[in-house]
Amino acid sequence: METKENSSTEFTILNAAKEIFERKGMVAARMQEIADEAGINKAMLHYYYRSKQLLFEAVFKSAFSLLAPQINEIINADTSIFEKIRNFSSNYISFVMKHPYLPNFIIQELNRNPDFVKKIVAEKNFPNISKFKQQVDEKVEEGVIRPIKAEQLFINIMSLNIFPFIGSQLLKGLVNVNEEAYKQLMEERKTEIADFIINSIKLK
Amino acid sequence: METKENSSTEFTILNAAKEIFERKGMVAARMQEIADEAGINKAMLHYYYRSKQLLFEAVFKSAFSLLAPQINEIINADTSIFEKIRNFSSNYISFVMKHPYLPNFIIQELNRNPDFVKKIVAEKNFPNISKFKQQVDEKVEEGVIRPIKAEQLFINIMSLNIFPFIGSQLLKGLVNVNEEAYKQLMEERKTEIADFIINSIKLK
DNA sequence: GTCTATATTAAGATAGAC
DNA sequence: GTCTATCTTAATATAGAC
Repeated sequence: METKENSSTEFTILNAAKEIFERKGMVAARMQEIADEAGINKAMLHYYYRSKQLLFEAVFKSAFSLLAPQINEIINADTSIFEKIRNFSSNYISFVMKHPYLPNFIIQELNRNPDFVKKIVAEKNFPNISKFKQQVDEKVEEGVIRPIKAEQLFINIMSLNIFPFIGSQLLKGLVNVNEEAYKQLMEERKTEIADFIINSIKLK
Repeated sequence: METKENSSTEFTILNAAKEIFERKGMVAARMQEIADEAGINKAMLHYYYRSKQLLFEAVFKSAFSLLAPQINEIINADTSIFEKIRNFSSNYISFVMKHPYLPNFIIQELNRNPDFVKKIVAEKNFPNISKFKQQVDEKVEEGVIRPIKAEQLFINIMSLNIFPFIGSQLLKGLVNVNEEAYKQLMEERKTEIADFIINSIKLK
C-alpha cells in the first residue's frame, strides 16, 4: 500500500542531497553519491524529484531560507545599530560553524546562474536593505557615527563575516595556521568583527 | 615540418582555457568550449596538454602567480602600515576589475581540493604573513594602532577587498542595485576600504 | 601540427518486475 | 514504493589520415 513511508524517504533524500550539493555544488554533485548518502537506490531520487535540477532547486530553496533570516536580523531588527552589528556577527559565525558549506554554496550557485537572483529577489522573504539604510543615515545625521554610505557599511559587514569561511583554504595558507588554530580565530571573530567595525564608525 | 607555430598554438590554447576555466571552474568547463574559444580543434588540446586535468593545472598556476604578487604587496612592501593598506586596496580593486573571475576561481578550486593548498604553500613564491605580523605587532607596541592581532587584521583586509567581488550577485540583490551602480560602489571602495580600516585601528 | 572520425566512459534518466 | 537492469546522451580521450 502507499504508506506514509513516502514523506520519510522524501525527507531522507532531501537531507542527503543537501549534504552533497552544499559540499560539492550543483555541477560536481553526482546523483549516485546522493543516493549512497541516503542509503537508497538512485531510481528513488527520480521517483521523488524527477530530475537533478529539481532536486537541486529544492535544496537551494531550503538553504536560502535558512540563511535569509540571519541576514534579515541585521536589516530589520528593532535594536540600535551597534547592537545589531554585535548580534549579527556573533550569531552568524555560530550559525556558519554549524553549516560550514552553506554560504559558499549559495554564493557559487548565484554566480553560476545570475538570473536566479532576480527570481529570488522578487520573492516575499528576500531581505531588503532599506530599513538599515534609513537607520544608518539617521545616525550619521545625528553625529553618532561618522559619515559613511549605508551600502558600503553593509557590504563591509557582510564581507567581514562571510569571507573568512568562503576563503578559509586560502586564508589558512596565507596566515599559515592549521585547521584548529583557524577555528580558534573564527571563535575570536564573534566579538572581533563588531569591535573592528564599531571602532571604525563610532564617533566619541 | 615542425615549425614554431607550436608555441603560438599552445599559447592560444592556454589563453582560451584561462577564459573558460576562470569563468566556469574546472568541473563545469568543457573541452569543446575551450577549443571553440581558441578557434581550434578539440584534439589539439590533448595534443598540447594531454588531459583536461593538466590543462587546468597550467591555468591555475598562471592565475595564482598573477594574484600572488598582489597579496605580496601588502605583506612585504617596505612602506608604512597605513600606506600598505591604502595601496593594496586601491591596486587590488583595479586589478580585479580587469580580471573579474580570477579571485573566485582560485578560491573555488582551493576549496574543491584542499590538498592543493599544501602543495602551493610549499612553493617558493607563496606569500607569507610573517613580515606583516611583525610590523603590526610593532605598531601596536608603539601605540600607533590599537591592540589587534595581525592575523585578524589581515583577514579583515582580505575580506573587505575580495568578498565584494565574489559575492557580487548576492550583494547586488541585497543592496538592490544594478550592475552599473554596483560597479560605482566598487570604484568608491578603492579609498573607502582603507578609510574604514584605518579609522578602526589608528590611535589619534 | 592539424583535422575528422571514433572509442570509452560516466552520468542522468527511464522501464518494468516485484 | 522500491529495486535491478537498461537506455541515452554527453564528455574526455585517442587513432589515424593528411
